[in-house]
Amino acid sequence: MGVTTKDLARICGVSRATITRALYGTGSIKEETKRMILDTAKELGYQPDLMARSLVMGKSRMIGTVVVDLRNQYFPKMIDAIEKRTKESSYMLNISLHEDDKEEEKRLIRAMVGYHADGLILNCINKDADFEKMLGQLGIPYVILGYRVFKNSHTVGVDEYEATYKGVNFILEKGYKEIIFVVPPLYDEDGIPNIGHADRKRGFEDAAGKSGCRYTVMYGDDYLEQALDYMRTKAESRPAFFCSGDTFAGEMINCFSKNGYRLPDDYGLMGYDCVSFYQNFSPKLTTVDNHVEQMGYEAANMLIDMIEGRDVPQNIKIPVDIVEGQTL
Amino acid sequence: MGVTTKDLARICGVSRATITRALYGTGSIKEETKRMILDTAKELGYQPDLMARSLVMGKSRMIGTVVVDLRNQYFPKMIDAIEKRTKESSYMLNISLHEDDKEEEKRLIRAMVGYHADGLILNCINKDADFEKMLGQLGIPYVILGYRVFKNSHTVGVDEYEATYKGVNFILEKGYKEIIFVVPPLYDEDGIPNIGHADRKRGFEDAAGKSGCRYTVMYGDDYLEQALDYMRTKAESRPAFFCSGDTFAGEMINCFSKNGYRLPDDYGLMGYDCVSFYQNFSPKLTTVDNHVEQMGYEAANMLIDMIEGRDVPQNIKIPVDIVEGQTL
DNA sequence: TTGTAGGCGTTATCAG
DNA sequence: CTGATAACGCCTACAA
Repeated sequence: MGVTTKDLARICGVSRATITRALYGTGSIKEETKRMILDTAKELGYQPDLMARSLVMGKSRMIGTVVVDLRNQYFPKMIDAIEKRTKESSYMLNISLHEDDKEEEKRLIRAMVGYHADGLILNCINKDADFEKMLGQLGIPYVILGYRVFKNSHTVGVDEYEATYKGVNFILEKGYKEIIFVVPPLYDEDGIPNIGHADRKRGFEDAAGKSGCRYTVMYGDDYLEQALDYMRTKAESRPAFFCSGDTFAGEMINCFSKNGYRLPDDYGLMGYDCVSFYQNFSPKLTTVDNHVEQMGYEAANMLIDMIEGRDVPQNIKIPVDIVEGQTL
Repeated sequence: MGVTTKDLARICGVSRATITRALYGTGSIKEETKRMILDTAKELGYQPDLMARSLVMGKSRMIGTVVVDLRNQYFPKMIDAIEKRTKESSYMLNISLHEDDKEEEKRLIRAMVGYHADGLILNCINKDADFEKMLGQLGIPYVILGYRVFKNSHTVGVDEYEATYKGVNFILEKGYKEIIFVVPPLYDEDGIPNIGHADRKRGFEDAAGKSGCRYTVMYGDDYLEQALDYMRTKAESRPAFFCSGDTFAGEMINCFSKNGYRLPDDYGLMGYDCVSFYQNFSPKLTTVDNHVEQMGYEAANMLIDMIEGRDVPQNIKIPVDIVEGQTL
């Protein structure tokens, strides 16, 4: 690859050890030779081979992150924040995408270890014991994003239960007497529960049940039809729909508006995720802000602490906030 | 770091060379010892050290990409596509973000080279001759995204000129008699022109000028006020606004709707970029689809061809399309 | 079929 | 202050 210390040594007429001393100020060296070496290094455009360095140091100052994809704003926002934190400590961030493929996720994690990543930030879709064991054997620290998948892993996430609990109470305070919670399927194709949405649902049911209001939960891909049907045949008062994701909420606005239902006169709507997009659009969506940037930042922070040998809590919960828009 | 070939050699009672032969099928080896070695390798969870391998091979099967950030959907979409292509040839993609910081961009590029990236995909903000020289000295191939910054670099982009030209004609066909082109500043703070937007503007002016319609260009951060002012005092007919970016178009819809202007009865609107978001929302935005996924895919494809020593064209232009929505 | 030796570019240790 | 020498984990001759 380009110029090496060996080349420099030959050209400057000194040993490789002296070159190192000049470049990194370790040990003592004559000011004159140092200057000479630095000058020629600069002139020849010497760039250290970070791989070779990592090989001998056992550290790479590289942090790996493996997430599903960048399709909606969730991970892009989070990664921007992770990036900010890693940059502060001059780590390089290596992002890769598993595209919802479990084997690919494992491959990527192994590759990251193979490239000597000092630590990993993961959005893992594998949830079985084998995978947990694999993580444990990695030999480097890792932080899981979102919610607690494994008891013994470090996690940064939001308290989904509390979040929906809060959300329901916010809706009730606005005077609504019936609430429909809209969630995607609670189980993946392979029957493993989607912990996040399941927690949200529990929070919803507990809060709604406790209040004595009328409530129901709506699952499935045809939720738009279900929701329309609800409006036409089941609603007793002006209902509020609480969508477990801003994207669903966006689709509902669209669909309902086409069917002549006006917001917030005919129904109320609350989202979840606070995807910036819907915040710039009118009507501005009332939603649960789960502070993805903060999550990313804290995850990176936690990981760096672990890499550098500092004590960290095992779990960090990011508190959520309700962002009031014009849809309730 | 975990188990090495050295460990395996010791445990299996053979030399390191034999281990390599067993693992990668080079040279001949007794079936029995091979099986034995593979079994213990699996049992002990041997993972090759990719850095060490890269060091000796001079190739890393890693492609680096340096882009500004992941804030809007432009780069996330493109990166998803890049990722798809790199995965097809089993390269690992290393994404990093320069956050609009010129020095950081250089640092990251150097770091990628330091990590033995086999090639780079860049969204570069540095545009001076020094930077071009630096790129030339990298020793690895690279592809620039967007538009042709440097004559001698390989580029994948869209023909911005033709795109706006097409856009204008589309607007005219809809019967509009006056068109306002809305662009961000054409020069960066340091006085270097933003080539993409400049090309778009030229395309706009040429097409509009040729048609003999009434037209003007609107710059600056206060474009919303300028646009409102135009509506109130200057418009002679129902004008069409052609925004050099869907985001601007989104903001215009919002602002105009608050001021009582209805779409498309009071004005027409055309965007640029085809950010999916606006495509799911109503009114669906009529916009120029510059096919960012295709751009990403082609860029990765071109780079891989270069890495693997195949001939490639120096420039690839992705054709644009007009996506008809409900705003014209 | 297998083992030995050398090198990739770096850093660390120990002599000189 | 400086120079050998060894090591990190891997691969590729070449020799046995």
